[in-house]
Amino acid sequence: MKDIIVIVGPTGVGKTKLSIELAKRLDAEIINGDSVAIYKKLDIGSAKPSIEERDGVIHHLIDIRDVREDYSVFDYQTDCRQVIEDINSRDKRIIIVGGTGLYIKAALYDYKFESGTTYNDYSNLTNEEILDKIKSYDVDNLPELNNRRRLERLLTKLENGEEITNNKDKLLYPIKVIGLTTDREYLYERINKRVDLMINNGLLDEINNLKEFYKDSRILNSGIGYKEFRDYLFNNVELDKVIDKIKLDSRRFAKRQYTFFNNQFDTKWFDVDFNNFNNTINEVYEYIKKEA
RNA sequence: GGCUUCAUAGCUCAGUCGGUAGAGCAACGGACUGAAAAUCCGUGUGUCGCUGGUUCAAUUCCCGCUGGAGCCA
Repeated sequence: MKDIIVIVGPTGVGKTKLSIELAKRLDAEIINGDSVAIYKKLDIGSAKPSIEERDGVIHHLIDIRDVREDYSVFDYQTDCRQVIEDINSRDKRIIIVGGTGLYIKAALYDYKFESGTTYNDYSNLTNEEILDKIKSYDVDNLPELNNRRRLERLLTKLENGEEITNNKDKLLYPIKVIGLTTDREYLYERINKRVDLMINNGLLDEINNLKEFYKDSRILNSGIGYKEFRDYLFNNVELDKVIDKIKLDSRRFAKRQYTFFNNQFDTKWFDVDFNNFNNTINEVYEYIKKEA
């Protein structure tokens, strides 16, 4: 099996564009590695590539869920591995692109999940009490005391007898991780402009069409570019404030993505040439061919 | 022109009865195995506007200057 090309990087560096151009040169199919593009109707805010932009390249794991449905790492792991097998059986190359580090990592490394998510009710316990219970199980890598979400998750697994594994370094497929990057300040500028562009391209219409789903959609209340509109739709907050918040959240997200891709993957970084994107494509293409 | 007032971190500001300074936000670094565009942890980054004076010691008190705000002419 040839190396799976994994394209990562912060939001707004040009991952999508690169992936499509590379796919054409390598006769590859693309697997989306973005937790928001999974959902239908979340088009503009997720910067999902349009049909035209996809330019005939086959894309997998886009538009596979309704906004009222939940999706998780486990679902992605299952779906992604299945698609990998499928594409592989047809002898085509595989490119995974996206900014959701954990999804990509869980699919390609030997992360273990048992099927079916369970949520034990710990609402009557304080964080300290949960942490104490966890400690009685002798696990290393304890969550932070204030990280309620992870505390509950871990204790649930322990109490339900699920296996706690640490296979973060065990790869299941041959991969080559390409990271796109640029000067931090410039990236932030691009992100800000991109948010303005989304507004110009009709993000508001997209949001208004989704308004009725906010009350029972997890993704609309957690995805950047969507969650910020709650205040606009239901609390009369001005649009300008919402836009600024989206920019801020996006910038902070980009920073976290750097942390993840720098430390969780063996990433080969490429500085993007925005004046002549072809240079970047060529550079990455040569790198892939050289090591093939 | 006269009087009053302000000037401290990237921003908004607090503070030091004289011993070279914090808070929030931003920023930066990190963690990451079922919400991950989520959740959480850590870090103060500074000619205290400029100049001179008093003092063992001035960001703090005093003179002057510059810039902003307000009031009176």
